[in-house]
Amino acid sequence: MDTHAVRTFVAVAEAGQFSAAAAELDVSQQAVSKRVAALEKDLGVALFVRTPRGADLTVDGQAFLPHARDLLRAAERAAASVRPGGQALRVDVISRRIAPARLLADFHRAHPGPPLEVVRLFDIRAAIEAVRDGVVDASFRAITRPARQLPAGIATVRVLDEPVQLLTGPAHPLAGQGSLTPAQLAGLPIWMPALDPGTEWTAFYEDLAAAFGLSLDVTGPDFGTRPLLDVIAASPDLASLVGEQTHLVWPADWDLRRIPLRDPVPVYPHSLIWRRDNPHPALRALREHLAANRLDDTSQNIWVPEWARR
Amino acid sequence: MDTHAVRTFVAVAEAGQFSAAAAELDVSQQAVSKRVAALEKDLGVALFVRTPRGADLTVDGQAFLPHARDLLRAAERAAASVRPGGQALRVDVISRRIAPARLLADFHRAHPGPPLEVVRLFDIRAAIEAVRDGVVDASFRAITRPARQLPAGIATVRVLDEPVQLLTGPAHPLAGQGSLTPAQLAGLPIWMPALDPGTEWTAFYEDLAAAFGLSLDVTGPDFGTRPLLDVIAASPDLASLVGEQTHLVWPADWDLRRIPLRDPVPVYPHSLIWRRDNPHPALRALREHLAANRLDDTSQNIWVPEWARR
DNA sequence: GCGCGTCACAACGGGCCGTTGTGCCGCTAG
DNA sequence: CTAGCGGCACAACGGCCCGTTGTGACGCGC
Repeated sequence: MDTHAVRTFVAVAEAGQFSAAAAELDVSQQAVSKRVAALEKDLGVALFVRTPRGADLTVDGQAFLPHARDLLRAAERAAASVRPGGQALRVDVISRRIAPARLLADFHRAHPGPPLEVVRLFDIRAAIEAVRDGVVDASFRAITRPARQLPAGIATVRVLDEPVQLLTGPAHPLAGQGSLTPAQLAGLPIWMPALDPGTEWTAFYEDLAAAFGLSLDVTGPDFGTRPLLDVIAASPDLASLVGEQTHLVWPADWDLRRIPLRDPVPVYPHSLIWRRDNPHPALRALREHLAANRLDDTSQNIWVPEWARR
Repeated sequence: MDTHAVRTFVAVAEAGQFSAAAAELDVSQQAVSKRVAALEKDLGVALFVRTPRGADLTVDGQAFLPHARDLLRAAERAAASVRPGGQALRVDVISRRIAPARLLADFHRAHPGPPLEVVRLFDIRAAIEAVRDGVVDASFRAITRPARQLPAGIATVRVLDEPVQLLTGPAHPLAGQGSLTPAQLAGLPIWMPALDPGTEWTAFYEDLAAAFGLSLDVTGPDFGTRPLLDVIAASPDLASLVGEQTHLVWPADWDLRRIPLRDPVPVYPHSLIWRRDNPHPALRALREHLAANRLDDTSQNIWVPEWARR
């Protein structure tokens, strides 16, 4: 089934006859006849009853018609999604399961109008280039360099400080703790196999480990979150670190624990990055939405890497 | 853009490399390469960055992917809508803008699960044949013959008595009336150009006209409701008849009037028709929904054609 | 440096697609 | 009754697109 045939079918259904549809589509009547015949053969049912005055939809044709229109709309949306200068707002996030993705989902609920396209770039460097080049409209990242080292015209604002938590299985010695200080984790093996070297998030966790003497273990390939959770759940000594808002699901009997850290609270500093001269209306709406919905607990004693201190 | 290319794109995106996708689709790697290249050319953007270890989605590719999946789902639904023995419930109605269509919309809201397909057949005769042959699962029609003349195995139940109203423009002599009796309409020109001869709804209006001495005018071709409303709105003497629940919209300044009829209330008797041995679960649900939601005012003095009296 | 795995380019054959030409059918006017 | 007309389908033909096989370029790892 291809969109040509479906478009032809819709044209015939609307025109009520093959030849008028052919004129509208600027092909011969015979071509329309063949396209429709091919579609009917493909679907295995007759879509029209041919009459001396045109063509009427069969019951199957009537049932198919709205779905055919859906299909064409979907094709149009798909094409529009990559059309240069498209109206969708493209935003880069580190991961679809962590806090910025939630902020975006909130924003989309609050402003359902403009289409939103969420993409993933490799790291802060790629994100800044993409924003500069207009490939994406905005990016949620942790900024590792001072503002003066950013390309001209690029603006950033810290939008969310997300607390980091310890993730353990039930057999881990710290599993029963209601909360912990980062200092209590000194020497503890922390397994984070998904850390790509050179990225800003790896820099964050490396700095965190260095500041509090954690033993960061990045060995092993990244097979995704599910195998990671599997290992953590079963291990009596391995633990991991996750953002407080990171969306994780696991079978109930794995019994994983998320333990908050306090005094200080290590927070991952998410910033929004955008180009000042980007006129996209939804970008302004996004910035206003984020500004209006900031809910950091500034009373807390927090820790961020040295590069994120002002 | 055809579904083959889109399906290939999704396969490559999921597999992460062209050759694996080729194996999965059971075509050569070169064919996959060409399909993707053609799609990229068609869209005007690169969807993948080719690497020595496979292919990574570009930002455009990431944006396109969910729309591509939508497109394939739409294609699948479209194909399923005409698959013999499909799970959708097919129901015939006289018109999409009158009462039974509303009943169906209510039912669909109450039972969003099973897909519903609304089709239009010509008249009660075609509807009974379609129900008998399994082409549709049910039909909303006025039954013009006694039950014993129906084919064996066909069941019917009266589900809605819909009052008929007078429709006039503001200049019509009766425009100011709050309600009227059918007898008051005697001799009045009633224009209903959409009445196809031989159909059960034409029989209804002809019987109504004969019973109360209306002057039914069916001249002129049917150009649709909009031109009809246009003429009625501007005419100082033409009026028309419409079902109480018929969905009509017109520009505010046309100022059309819908005038209820009383003593007796002429009602159009909608029945549901189905085949007793049709095992479709949604058909049972529909019948139960209709039985539970009957709201006829039996206290009223109603009029129906002779063939609809029990 | 060599082998391996990746994807792209080239050449070829078949089939599908659209075109023109033609036939059949039902309606309608004379 | 017949001729004309408007509607769609079938047939033949040419071009092009599609998929295949064969080959090359490129990066990585042993």
